[in-house]
Amino acid sequence: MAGTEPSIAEVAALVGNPARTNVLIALLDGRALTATELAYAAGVSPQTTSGHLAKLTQARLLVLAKQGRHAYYRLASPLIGRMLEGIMAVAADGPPRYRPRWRGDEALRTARTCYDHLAGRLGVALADALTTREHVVLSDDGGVVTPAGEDFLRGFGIDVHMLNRGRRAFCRPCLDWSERRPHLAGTVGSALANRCFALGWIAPVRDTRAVRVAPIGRRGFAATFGIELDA
Amino acid sequence: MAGTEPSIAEVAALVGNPARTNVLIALLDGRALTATELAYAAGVSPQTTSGHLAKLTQARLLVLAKQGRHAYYRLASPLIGRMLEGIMAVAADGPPRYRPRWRGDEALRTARTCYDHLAGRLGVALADALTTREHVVLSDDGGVVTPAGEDFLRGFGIDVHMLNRGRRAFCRPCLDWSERRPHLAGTVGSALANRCFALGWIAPVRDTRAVRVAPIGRRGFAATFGIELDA
DNA sequence: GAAACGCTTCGGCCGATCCCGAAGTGTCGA
DNA sequence: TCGACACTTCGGGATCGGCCGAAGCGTTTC
Repeated sequence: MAGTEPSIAEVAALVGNPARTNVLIALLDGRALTATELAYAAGVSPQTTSGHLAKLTQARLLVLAKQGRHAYYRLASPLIGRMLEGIMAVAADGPPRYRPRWRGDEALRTARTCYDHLAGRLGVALADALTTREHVVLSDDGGVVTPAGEDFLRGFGIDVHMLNRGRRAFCRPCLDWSERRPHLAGTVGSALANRCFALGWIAPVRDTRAVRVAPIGRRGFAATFGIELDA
Repeated sequence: MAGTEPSIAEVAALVGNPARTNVLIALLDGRALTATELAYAAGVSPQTTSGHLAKLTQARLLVLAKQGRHAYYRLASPLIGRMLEGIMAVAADGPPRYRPRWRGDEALRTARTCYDHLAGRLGVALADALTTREHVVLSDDGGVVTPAGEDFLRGFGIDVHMLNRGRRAFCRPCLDWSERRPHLAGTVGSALANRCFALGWIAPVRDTRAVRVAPIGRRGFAATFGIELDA
């Protein structure tokens, strides 16, 4: 009744729902996840999750970033994480420290698919390699493949002239939520990912968006793109 | 669904009720309060508060210490306080730091009534003064007034022989929840408090259990008991 | 012993909210 | 333009939890 006090209960009540708790825990490492991914993490239907996400966003616990038809949610501030850790410490009572990351989180950060192209450290490294060699030039919301880039990609097994030039973006940057830097999307990004899969350099990991880099892939990325992935 | 996770939501849900939040905030400074006091702080009826306190105790957020017909509740561990501060930081969002203590809390710590005797720093100091001079001797659950003590108290205006020697405890220690040390209770403690009120040394503060020490009282406590209260 | 007091338990009312099925909006790709 | 997809909004059903009046239990005081 003294101004700030009611909101304390409101915030706690927001956390005090299993589905919302699962959502917050899933976001605890700072990554941004889509509504559908969070619905799976929450263990309830997408509609129900949508309502929860709306409440959490309105209460400034989460922030929403729309990207195409996806809605990426992430924790609004490190304070949220601290609060959750405080609650977990009381709940666990014994182990004050909770798992700071997901199972498989490191794998996701290393390399994963983002829709149909590559993301994570690998995706960002690929974009970096291509841009520093001026094979592609990326702007804020688009990009082009340079003539040298066309040659390079042809040598890699991708004919950019064969790529569908329809309504879908040809080459554009896509903000990587774990690396906070752009990786390569569009048909070029998609073709690049497909080629890497075809070459056996990478393989999908069951039930996740993570991809595993095979030994041959490790050597290939190093030789072709100058990318060194740590073990 | 993974063992410890549900309890996180449970703990948060426990905090996520205005009445319970008020209870926890009232206990935030580590003091122990009675069920009735907490009912007032919570803003709901004593029955409802009793239910809340039972839940909080069962969840190990509070611990209960029964003393006579009173039930003293306090936070089970410093972790609870940390958790609350974390939630408050998120709720306030702007000012990350919350008032760490109650309004009037310092006054309560300085001097207050405990049922009908004195508690707080003043109450503990009085008990200390009387015991170090061996005017009273306190054991774990009882106490006696020495002959020297009878003389001293008579000089102060209290005739211990006139005190009701009925079923009520004559002289006993009472654990002080803010100082964590015993102060003087029983008919002797009550008579001592009444005499201080009668002398005008202390005066009740409206709507609280706090008592204000008058300037004359400050001098009196110093001269009679050797107690120096800081301003 | 009786009355007062503090606290708790019981019973029932009520509102909140959690959830999903169905439908609507906007984007993407062919 | 059309279908697929991601997400949200709408509607209603069922459950849960908060709240208080009344009553019960134990302690304290007279």
